[in-house]
Amino acid sequence: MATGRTHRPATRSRGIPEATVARLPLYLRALTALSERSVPTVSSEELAAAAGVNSAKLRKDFSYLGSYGTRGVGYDVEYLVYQISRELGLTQDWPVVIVGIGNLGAALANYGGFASRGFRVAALIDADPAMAGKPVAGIPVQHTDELESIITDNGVSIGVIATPAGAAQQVCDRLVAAGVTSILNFAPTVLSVPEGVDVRKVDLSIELQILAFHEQRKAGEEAAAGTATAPAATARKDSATDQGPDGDVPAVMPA
Amino acid sequence: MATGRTHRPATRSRGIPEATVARLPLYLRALTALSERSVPTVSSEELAAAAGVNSAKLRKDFSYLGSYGTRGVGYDVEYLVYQISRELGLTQDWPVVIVGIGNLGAALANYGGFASRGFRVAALIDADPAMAGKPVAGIPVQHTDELESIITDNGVSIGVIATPAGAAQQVCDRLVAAGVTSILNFAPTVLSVPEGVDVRKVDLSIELQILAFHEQRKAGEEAAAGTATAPAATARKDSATDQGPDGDVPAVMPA
DNA sequence: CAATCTTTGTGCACGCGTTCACAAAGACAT
DNA sequence: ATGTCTTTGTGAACGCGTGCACAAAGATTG
Repeated sequence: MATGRTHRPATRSRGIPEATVARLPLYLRALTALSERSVPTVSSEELAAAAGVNSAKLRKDFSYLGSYGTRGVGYDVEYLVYQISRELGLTQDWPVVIVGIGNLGAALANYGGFASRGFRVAALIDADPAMAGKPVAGIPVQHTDELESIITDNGVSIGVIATPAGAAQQVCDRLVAAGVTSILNFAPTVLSVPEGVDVRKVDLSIELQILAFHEQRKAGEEAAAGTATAPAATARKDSATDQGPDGDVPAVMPA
Repeated sequence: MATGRTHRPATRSRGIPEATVARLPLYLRALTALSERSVPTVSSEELAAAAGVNSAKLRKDFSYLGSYGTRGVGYDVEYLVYQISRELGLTQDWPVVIVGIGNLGAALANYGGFASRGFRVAALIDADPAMAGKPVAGIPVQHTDELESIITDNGVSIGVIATPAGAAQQVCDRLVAAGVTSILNFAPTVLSVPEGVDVRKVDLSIELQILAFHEQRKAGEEAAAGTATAPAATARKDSATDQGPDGDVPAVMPA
């Protein structure tokens, strides 16, 4: 994936492994879809397939949260939605600021996924004075000068950086100094932050490079093997059970 | 991080661990910066600091590529840039198509990081007939009907999906059927693909939820500990050596 | 109430990734 | 040429995450 997960040395927060935390949003999404279809209960097998993971892994993940299932039946969808939401802290309101309203920043401001789960775009901030006052996604852009007061006045603890690489560290420092303790970084730079501040990064270029590596390897194997093994590649992988997150993970990883 | 890395069961491709592959782009970026400043050589310690990783990890990563360093001196910057680029397959041209030219798709099309490293936006594709012909980032948008011929004619093997979640699987199937074997997915859905196709996903919402989890935990600890431990949080973590990728994958992780 | 069947929760083993710590290698000075 | 100093490359130990396989728990049926 394109996102990288980045945080400290994986201090197992309250007994819940980092890898499990990274999968909870995946389960939550699948459960929400079931909930909208008014499905009352779901087995670990079904839910695992919907989330694209192994069923044993899913059960172990849920075991860290508690015993929320019923043997012989499965999990109560609504109850599980609530428990995971609570565990992830989505039952409360999280005001978020986006800094750097270029193409990407504007896209993020318009992204519906933000508002859907307790996240509220409290403000859009840009260094360009010409942008000030112009509404993006219905929210007027404010100048960087206001950054500190915006953070303080709205009690913002999560900041999104979508500036050019050169400005990212400076913006990061100001966000942290103003009280932000979690940062989602889209700028292609390594951010240096004080102890206690979480940084996760999303780097599109890195994701593409990783794909290119595998693509190159595939091309090399193909050439080496000739046409002999080509037909074997037609076998369909219908089981989506071996797809990773990394959150993969992914395109997002710990900074 | 916001990206997740998702691919098959980590079949150690040609002896290079998946975790190492995910870090190579990070090293490459740091090395490129050094190269532009005409720095001739760099030690594992310095480069590790620039890339935000542990120096032992960096040396082990490089050892998988070969012995490119000189003991007592360090690594030759230019040589290492070339070796990593070659390993990642960036010495060749990778035509890429972006499907779904909404806010995010347009932002991706304008993203400079794509063109910088061997990636070339071969086409922009959207299902909206009204978009057809309109230029985005200097490239005219083409209708979905043309998808198959575009893939074939340009020899595209990497596709980027930036459509709404509902259309993602269908688009994915068509891309794969047309010959695409690597997909970067920005739609919040689990994609099902045949064996041999790599999928990496970038999910902004998931990254935010992971941050919220840690944020909530921090708030809980703070409340529990009272003001006693508050001053300790002012200790600066200048060493960026313990920042993870994966990252965190990254926000990007294996699908 | 007993038997059967389904599905959870988890003990255990395995493998990957990280980190330490040091020997080997080479540069450099004398 | 010898010795010293720096830095790489890696062997080995450790810890986390994954997946298997099964016992325990509860539903359901007769």
